[in-house]
This record gives sequence, C-alpha cells and structure tokens, in this order.
Amino acid sequence: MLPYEHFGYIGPMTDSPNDVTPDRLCKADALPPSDQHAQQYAAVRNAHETELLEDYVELIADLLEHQGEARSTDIAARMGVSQATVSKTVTRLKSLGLVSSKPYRSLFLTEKGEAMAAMSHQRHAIVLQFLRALGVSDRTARIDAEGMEHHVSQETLEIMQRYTREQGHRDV
Amino acid sequence: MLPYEHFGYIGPMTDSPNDVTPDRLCKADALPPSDQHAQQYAAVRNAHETELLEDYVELIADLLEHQGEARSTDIAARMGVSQATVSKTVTRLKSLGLVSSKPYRSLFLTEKGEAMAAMSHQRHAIVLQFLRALGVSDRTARIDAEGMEHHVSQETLEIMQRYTREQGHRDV
DNA sequence: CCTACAAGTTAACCTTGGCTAAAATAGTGT
DNA sequence: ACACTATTTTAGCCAAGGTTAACTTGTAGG
Repeated sequence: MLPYEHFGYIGPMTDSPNDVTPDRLCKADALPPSDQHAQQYAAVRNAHETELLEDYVELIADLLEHQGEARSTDIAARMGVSQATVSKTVTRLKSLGLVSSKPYRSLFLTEKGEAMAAMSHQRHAIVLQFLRALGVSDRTARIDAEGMEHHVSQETLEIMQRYTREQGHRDV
Repeated sequence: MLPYEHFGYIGPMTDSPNDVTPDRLCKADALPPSDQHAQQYAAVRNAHETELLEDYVELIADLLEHQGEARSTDIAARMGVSQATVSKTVTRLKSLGLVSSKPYRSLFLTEKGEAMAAMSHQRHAIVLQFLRALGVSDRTARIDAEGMEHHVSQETLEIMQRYTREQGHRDV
C-alpha cells in the first residue's frame, strides 16, 4: 500500500562527488527557525483547502468549453469519484458562490468561478508546458502538473514561464 | 479569503506571440479521455494520503538528527499545529509502523519510518535545489518545495536532478 | 400518456486533520 | 518527598472528502 516500499529509488545524490553548491547544501540541512518552518507548512495546508475547489472549477470550465455543458456524471467520471461526492462538492461550490445551477440541471460558473478557473487553467498550463520543456514525458507531465499546480508560487510560475519560452526558442 | 481574488496575475501567456510548440499547445487544450483523466486525479488523491505522514517522518528524522530527540512540542511548533493534533497523528504513525515510542516519551522512527524519511528527505532536497538552481529565491523555494515534493514523480525528479547538476557546473 | 432508465440528490456512515479543554504523567527544585 | 510546571494524552467537537444505498427527477420510446 504505502508507495515508498518498492524503491530502488534514485541512486546518486548522497554519493555524487560533484554535488551542487556545497555551502547552500549545508544551509539546506540545518533546520529553519520554528516560526518560519511553521509558515511553510501553513502555506501548504492553505493550498490544500482550495485545491479541490480549483480542480472542480477548472474541470467545469473545460467541460463547458469543450462539450458545451458540464453534467455531474462527466465530472464524476473524469474525477474518478462517485456522483454523490460530486453532488456534495458542488453544493459547497455553490455556497461559495463559484458555481450556479438549478437542481437536476447542468452546471455553470459564476463570474467569481470563471476568474478562479481562468487563473487555475493558466497556472496549470504554465506548469505543464514547463515540465514538457524540461523534457518530462507527456503522460508524466500531466500527472505531475495536476498535483504541482496548486503549490507553485507566483514567483516560481514566472520563472517557469520564462524558462519555457527560452527553451521554446532554442529547440523548436 | 479565497486567494485568487486579488490577482493582477501573470500577464503574458495568452497574448505572447512567440509561444511554445504550438501543436503541443493544441493538444494540451483538448480534454484527455475520461479514464486517463480520472487516473491523474486519483494519483493526486493518492499522494495526499501519504503527504502528511511523510512530512511527519521527515520532520522527526530532522529533529532526531539536529537536536538528538523528537518531542511532540517541537513538532507542534514547527508544524504550526496544536499538540493534540500531533498526538493524534503520531498515534496513526505508530499504528502504521512508522514511528515507535513509549507513552510520554520522545519519538523514534522504525526502520520503515527511516526508509520513508530518507526517501522523503531526498526528494525534498532535490526539489529544493532544483528550484534554487532555476533562480527561485530561497524563501519561496522552501515554501514551494514543501508543497511540491509529494507530487513530483520519479521521472521528473531525475530530470530535476540532472538540471541542477548541470546548472551547478555552469555557474558555481 | 406513461413507463423505464439515466442522471441527480439525500441520508447515513467512515476517516483524516484540525481545534479546545481537561486529565494524566514526567521532571525539577526546594 | 512533594509540589509545581511543562509535556503528553484523552475526550469531544467540527468540516472536508470519500463511500453505498435509497429516493427523486428528467427525458425518451413505445
């Protein structure tokens, strides 16, 4: 079950003699001050709260664009989750003012929801393209992007975007 | 509250004419087949399950190494969480055979726990160093790494590691 | 028209990860 | 040895994100 059990993992890194920036490495090894450390974890917890919501609005926007409507069956199928779960989450999305719909009918995004979807989509695209520009395979890039997108800061996003652009100029 | 509300976000990306690999972009815009899509989300949900556990064992290992012992107070302070929460999570870690301790005593890692910690630590280090090599500031890199580490596949990790190494040779 | 099936909702339950407040234990100082 | 303080645990609460099973509603077909 626990995925770390089958691991012949990564190999170098401890024993590679030409390791990276040795003094930085030392710093990385020291524990940061408690309060700063706590803020890091808080940031992650924070991201977790909106993650699912973002995934939903993003998916709803995609479905609306590509299929004309967003039914909960499709969402359930695409998320790999039961319809009951979708129903419950959608209720929450509605109460947050991100989604609107009449009962038993297709879903729509409010303005707020569209803003969130747009932002989410953009972030997703940047991360995905960046990974591909790095040389990651399509399939893996998709999976990783899905997980990473919610944890990439503005600053890093901009850097990724720049990298992708440069890379694009170089080898396309 | 919802963090996407204050956004003058990223700027280019839609309107940049020198965009990346146009045919790939098109593909990215189409929806993947449902079942594959579902697998992506499943992978993320899966990662979520072990995330917190990994953070705990990683932190415990760090504390053991740098302070000689791992008390729940320290964990609580570093995680930015109440001691009661730590206590409950530790119970779970014990039941999973990752951590051992006698009641009211300091914590230790089992072999399984150490394996997990080692793997987690390695992954964390790779991601952190990669971000810094990319040019992300230290503070941001730490935060992003904390969130990203659990969502980066083996394949991507190796690529990141390679990139960091090359980058290190070039500009150190 | 009305019936059958697909789609959506509701109810009841579970686990995780938070919290506070209160009780139990360990360690320390006099 | 005893009492005080700091640490740990327990109990009881909450919300989120899942599940199944049962119930409603919409929509086609005959």
